[in-house]
Amino acid sequence: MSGKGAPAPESAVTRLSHYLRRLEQLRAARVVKISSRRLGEAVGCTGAQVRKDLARFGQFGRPGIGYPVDELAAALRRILGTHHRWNTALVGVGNLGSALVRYEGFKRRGFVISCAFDRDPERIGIHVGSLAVRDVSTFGQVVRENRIRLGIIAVGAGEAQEVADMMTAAGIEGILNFAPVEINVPEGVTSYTVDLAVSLERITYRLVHRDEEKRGTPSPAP
Amino acid sequence: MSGKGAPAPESAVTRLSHYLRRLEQLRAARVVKISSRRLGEAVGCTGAQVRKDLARFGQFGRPGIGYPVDELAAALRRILGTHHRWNTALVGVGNLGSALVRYEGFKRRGFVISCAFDRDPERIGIHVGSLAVRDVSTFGQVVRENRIRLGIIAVGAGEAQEVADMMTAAGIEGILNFAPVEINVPEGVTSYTVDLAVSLERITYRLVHRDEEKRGTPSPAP
DNA sequence: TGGTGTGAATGCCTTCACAGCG
DNA sequence: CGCTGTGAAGGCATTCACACCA
Repeated sequence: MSGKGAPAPESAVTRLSHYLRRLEQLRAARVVKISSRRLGEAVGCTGAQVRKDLARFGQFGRPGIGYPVDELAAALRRILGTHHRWNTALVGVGNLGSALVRYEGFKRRGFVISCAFDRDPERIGIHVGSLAVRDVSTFGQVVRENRIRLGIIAVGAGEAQEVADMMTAAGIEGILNFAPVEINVPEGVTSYTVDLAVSLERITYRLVHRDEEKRGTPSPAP
Repeated sequence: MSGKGAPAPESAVTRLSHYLRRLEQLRAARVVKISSRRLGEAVGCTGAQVRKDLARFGQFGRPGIGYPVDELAAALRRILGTHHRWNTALVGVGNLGSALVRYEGFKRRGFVISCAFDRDPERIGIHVGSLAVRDVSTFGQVVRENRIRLGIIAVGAGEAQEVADMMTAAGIEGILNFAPVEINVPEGVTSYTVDLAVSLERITYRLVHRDEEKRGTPSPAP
């Protein structure tokens, strides 16, 4: 894999995912090679950026030719760790949780939610897709038996830290958190929080400040 | 609002959201003031970062005292544009779409999904929560009548661009896209893509590379 | 000519450090 | 003494520009 000492910045890792997504589209369209510039255009960055990002991990391109779509996709899957399947445990089978269980986009990228948990007795035992909801008290046992390394938190803000603690105690190494609070995890565990409302606020911020620029005044409530 | 010419970087805007979220928790706990250092700790950055971010928009703190929780929260809501309610139109009432319609986290932050659309005749007319799903062909009309400025895309990758085009044609100014493709929008429209699989890949990247550091070798498939 | 890989340069964000106020 | 606001310094990511290859 020929990595270069320096760790990749978070933004670069995100771009690698985008490159891979684009490469998979190209592969489906039977495209066999692509230049850094066109790959960059498709994901919204420059060609130089693409080359720098990839060069960090090895030599994948050929001067005068470009990058081989298939090989580069395979390399990116190895780099991102998605060249094999990841079994994942989800806690919190409410609206969002059950939608995530049924979400097809995870499977296509190699992520399989292989067990789902809740603490509400009314939910335990019901099926979401083909998956039976289990009692959260069995979490540690199930995770260890199946050697699951990834967890998804889809409970409310109030219970998120508690669930995170339970996950790390059970040996989970990576946590994707959909609760709108920052969670604390021990050294060695990776967590990432997706706050859907924050995503919308990033947009409204731009709208409001675009308006201000145009009109030279803060926007009143409509 | 006393902005300073320079536009806030995306990362700073995201932190503003996090500050606000934390301030609302503090307010619920009847805390009336907070120092930049402790606010930073709660969201994972330094005190200096907090002060720099806030100073960009005005003077909110008092030397020797800290920041007034209530006032700062109100100021951040104005800055982010969430001091008033935002009506939002969602397209694609599948798993994810219907979960988003029912998601409580949006309402709490002032985002109300006030109409939902689909093109599948089997879905049109059904209720999701208290909202009736409408025919997507009525999108433009509904959006204009209700002066809706925000749109959420919850369709598949293949239809996302088409939906985005329809939204901008209808006058939508900001788009939150859950389809795993980058969408192109005209100048003046703000879009932001949330790809759930990418979030997981950020985590697996760290896991794989943490393993490599420890063992000095790439990880084989298990 | 078209394209990669890469040192150098640029620009931006973050951190530092401190004056000044409560 | 504690804490903010801020210029200056530092570090890091992106862009530039070019040697080199097909």
